[in-house]
Amino acid sequence: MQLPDAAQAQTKSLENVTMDIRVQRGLSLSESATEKLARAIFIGHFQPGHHLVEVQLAEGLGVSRAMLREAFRTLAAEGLIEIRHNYGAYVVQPSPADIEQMSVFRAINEGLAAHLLVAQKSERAFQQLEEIINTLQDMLRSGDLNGFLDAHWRYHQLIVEQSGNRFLLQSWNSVSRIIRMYQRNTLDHTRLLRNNIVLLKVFRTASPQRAEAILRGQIIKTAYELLGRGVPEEIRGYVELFIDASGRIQKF
Amino acid sequence: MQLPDAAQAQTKSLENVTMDIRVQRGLSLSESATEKLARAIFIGHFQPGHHLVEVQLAEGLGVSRAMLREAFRTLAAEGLIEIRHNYGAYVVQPSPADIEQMSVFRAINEGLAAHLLVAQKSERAFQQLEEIINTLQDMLRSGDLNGFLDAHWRYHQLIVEQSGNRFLLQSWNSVSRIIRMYQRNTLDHTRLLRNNIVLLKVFRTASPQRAEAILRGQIIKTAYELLGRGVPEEIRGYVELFIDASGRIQKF
DNA sequence: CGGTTGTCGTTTGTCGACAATAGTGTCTGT
DNA sequence: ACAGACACTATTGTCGACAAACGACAACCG
Repeated sequence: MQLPDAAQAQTKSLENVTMDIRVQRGLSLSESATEKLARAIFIGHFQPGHHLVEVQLAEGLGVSRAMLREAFRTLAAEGLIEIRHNYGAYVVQPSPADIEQMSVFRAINEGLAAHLLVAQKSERAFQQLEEIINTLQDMLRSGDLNGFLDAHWRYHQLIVEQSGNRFLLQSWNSVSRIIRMYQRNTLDHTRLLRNNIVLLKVFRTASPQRAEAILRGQIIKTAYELLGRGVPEEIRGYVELFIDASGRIQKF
Repeated sequence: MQLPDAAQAQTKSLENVTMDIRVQRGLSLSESATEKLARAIFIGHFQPGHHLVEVQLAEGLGVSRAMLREAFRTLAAEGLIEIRHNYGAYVVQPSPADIEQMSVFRAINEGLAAHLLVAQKSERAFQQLEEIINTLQDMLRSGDLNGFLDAHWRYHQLIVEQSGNRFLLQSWNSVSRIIRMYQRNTLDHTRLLRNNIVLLKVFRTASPQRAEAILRGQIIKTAYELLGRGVPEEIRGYVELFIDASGRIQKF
């Protein structure tokens, strides 16, 4: 039996993306479907607002609808898709206001992570950050801008990871995944790199409070820059410090 | 055919708890199962570590296993249960370290909420908080301590709700639900009430920064009190201010 | 006697089938 | 021409059945 064209396209191109990531670990089919689908959404294979039709997708992922629907529930709880009763599952389409809220949320929590990280003074963690900075420099030199962004986000994820707080990590992950996906524009890469270098120095030398304030301020300021507006009055208090275009730490 | 005793007990007693909360809204079966099960866990019908056997539970909730499994996925993503492959779904059993991490997470985020709330200066929101304080007083007078705790948590949830940040609310909800469930011991009720009264006054009169610092410090200090240890060095910086036993605001 | 292997019952994993729903186009009577 | 009833189709909602995995206990063999 022939599938309609759209379905076939969806099915075929999905295969590239989704080599079987199961087997290796003891993942259930629905869990591997969750990962595959998350990845497919993440790399932009499905646009925001896209209707995820169950039969097509199940076919494409090589699982039954039941397993796919379990994956839907997980992804919905993580905020990546939205399930509307009797209407279907749709890729989320965050509004600028959503991105704003997520960015503030991210800033506060990543700030907390920095605080905890610095308080630990774990040279091991700092070294890992340093390695990523090396990677960032390589990527920039070789012009691999996607790789650069991957490493950039990995850098910030590492901060949260090393804070040692699982719950912090979990919510940071789900929120920043979405920010990254839908905040398509970004600062110029050279500046991102410099900021991360400055941050690492701050982590190594400054107090937990100061490290927190700088990272928090930096994230908020950047977020509003990308949103194309100024930092609103209500949260001005969170931006006491930030890293300016020349890499210096400024008072707001 | 007869069910084994344990199964029957589980099934029957569940019926009391779970009057059909569907119908009213346009909820799917799996969503209503999610709510019912969450509620059953919340009220302690299933102990931490309890094995949620699918057939028994599906029977008890009046849904098929497929719907129940979808509910499992949602609850697992929210952190209320844990699904182990080929082994089953279990009610989470957070360690004291987990409670500690969640409490810190909660404190920071509820602090953010207070900041945003106070910056808005919405008299409407303050009135709602005031109403809950009245309820708290009623509950205390009539000796309804469960009702008191419900209202207490509702008070804090309202702070987060009124902050206007959905993502904040969502993660606050899932974390504090678990804290509340497993942090069984609590401060004496009179003190809780006084703290909330002081908080409202702070919200009405103090700056966002100060309101944030007080709420944050209060939550962290209380959490460690209940955990039976002092506030550790790494997060001492988050407890500049707190409300002491006589209702005064103290420097740490 | 100890350890290995086989068998069986319980529980989870997965699937395909059928029912319900919503949207769409068509027919009909005025 | 148009409103309303009606059937048709695409899609989601729900379920029961079967397969696979696991744990417990018995049978077997050294």
